[in-house]
Amino acid sequence: MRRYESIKSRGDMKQEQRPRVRFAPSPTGYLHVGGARSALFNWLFARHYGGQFILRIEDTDRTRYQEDALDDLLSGLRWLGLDWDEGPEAGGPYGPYFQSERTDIYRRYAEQLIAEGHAYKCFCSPDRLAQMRKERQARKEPAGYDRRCRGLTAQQRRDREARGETAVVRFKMPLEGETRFHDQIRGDIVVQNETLDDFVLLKTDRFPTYHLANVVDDHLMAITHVLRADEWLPSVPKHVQLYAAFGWTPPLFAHLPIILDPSGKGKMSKRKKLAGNREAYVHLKDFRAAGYLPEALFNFLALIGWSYDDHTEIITRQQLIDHFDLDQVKPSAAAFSYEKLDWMNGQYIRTMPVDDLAARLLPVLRDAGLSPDMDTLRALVPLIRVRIKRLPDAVDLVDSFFVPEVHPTPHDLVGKKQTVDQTRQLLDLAYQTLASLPTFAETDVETALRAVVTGRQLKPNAFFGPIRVAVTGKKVSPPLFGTIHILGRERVLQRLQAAITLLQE
RNA sequence: GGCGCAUUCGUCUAGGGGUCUAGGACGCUGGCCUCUCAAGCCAGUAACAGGGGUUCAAAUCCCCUAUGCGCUACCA
Repeated sequence: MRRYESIKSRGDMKQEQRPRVRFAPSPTGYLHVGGARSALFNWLFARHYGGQFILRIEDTDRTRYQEDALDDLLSGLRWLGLDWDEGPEAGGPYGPYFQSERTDIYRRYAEQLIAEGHAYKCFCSPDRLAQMRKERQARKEPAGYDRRCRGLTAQQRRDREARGETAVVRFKMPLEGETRFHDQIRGDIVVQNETLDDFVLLKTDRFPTYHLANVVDDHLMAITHVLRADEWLPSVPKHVQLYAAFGWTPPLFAHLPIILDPSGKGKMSKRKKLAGNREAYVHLKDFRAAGYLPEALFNFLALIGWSYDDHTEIITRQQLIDHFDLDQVKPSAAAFSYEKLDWMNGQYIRTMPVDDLAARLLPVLRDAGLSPDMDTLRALVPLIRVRIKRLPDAVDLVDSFFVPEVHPTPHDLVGKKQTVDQTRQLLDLAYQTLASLPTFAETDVETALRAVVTGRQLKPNAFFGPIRVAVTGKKVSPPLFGTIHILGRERVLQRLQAAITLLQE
């Protein structure tokens, strides 16, 4: 795999120039996990080199603007722990950080380009453009604007303006030659200018397009590195030409591999279903709601498209900051593996401090309609932590601790090779044994019940199975002795008795 | 169609010309452990897209082909 000169090797940036990078989402929808990954890489890069991570809101599309998108974005970044040094709610010396508040700036620069002969007004209607596109397609010509308005005389232009025709401002792309640039991840890229078209800079609503706004802002905000998803790569030549027209030095570019759907075919989409009819999460908030831990998702996302070495999977945030750099970013797109995320989430759940896990479980259990008390929950955590991959998995494991009674079925109660009578006798035995115990400490419970098993030469599960069902109402539960201890004498005996009664009927 | 990017186990990846009979992880399969389910441990499965070069030597460098993905808006 290629390895371009790492930024570090070009001199100690920590001394010379702190990078300024930005995440520049558009509030047209909820924060996508791919967007979150872009933000994450930018953040890691900034933190690694001690630079600034800037959040800029590219709200120049008024038709697709979504009211609650900004909140979702901000809370999503915060949930992941990606704090921004400049941007909404943080302020900063290069504001405003909402492009909708910077429209005069873009207009001014567009005027400048027109004045200097780098841009022109175009009066072509959307209808005509659509028509033109269709014809070009039919003739198998390259797509793109046919430049009809590029040759308008000053007089023609004045006439049409006088008639009140609306116009966009288009960039006057060089017709010949080539545009070359260096991508930090992909190396040198060259494209022929004849394949580039006269893209729109300013729309008829006087708002800038992405191309204009992003170039102007990156320059004005002193952005040093543009780290963004792969899908932007084809527009870099346009931006490079724009920088040239302005006489500005472009930032360094690094295009990150995009995240593909688990099948590896296409971007991640909400519409696709996973194996087992599981829902395919694509928005950050969906992962959050599904019970993934931010630190696990953070770890997982960092490792898609980037790796530290040949064996590290679980890696802390600080280690990531210490080691992250562009030279280990892979150029190829990567499929998103929900299975591996589940595994990783489980790893974090298992190693998290008990109190932390209990605290995170509390709201999840409440959402499920349970009213757990913290003491019981804390006692339960060690029993259930290795059994859950996502927070809501805990609900089924602990609900029997927080309800007054359980309702086992005779079918579950009676083991495969047992009769109803036998089962009832075993439960009775369990009742007698436990009722006579002086304490209900876990070890005492275990010692006593195991003694029964050995004494009667039973198979452990033949005895413990029915007890489990009687006491929790389920065939699958946390470890029995701990369960009995936490449930307490009163409830355990009650439930055993209830099961015995049930089997008598 | 045009333009661009990419291509190592099913998936995420290690790999910077010889140490590669290609390493790790997820998944899957089997075993151990075991009060259920898990977890853990052990073992197994499985890849350099194809073809040409360059070189004493290529997964690593170059070219072609194929395939995939992305872009092709007055969206970002």
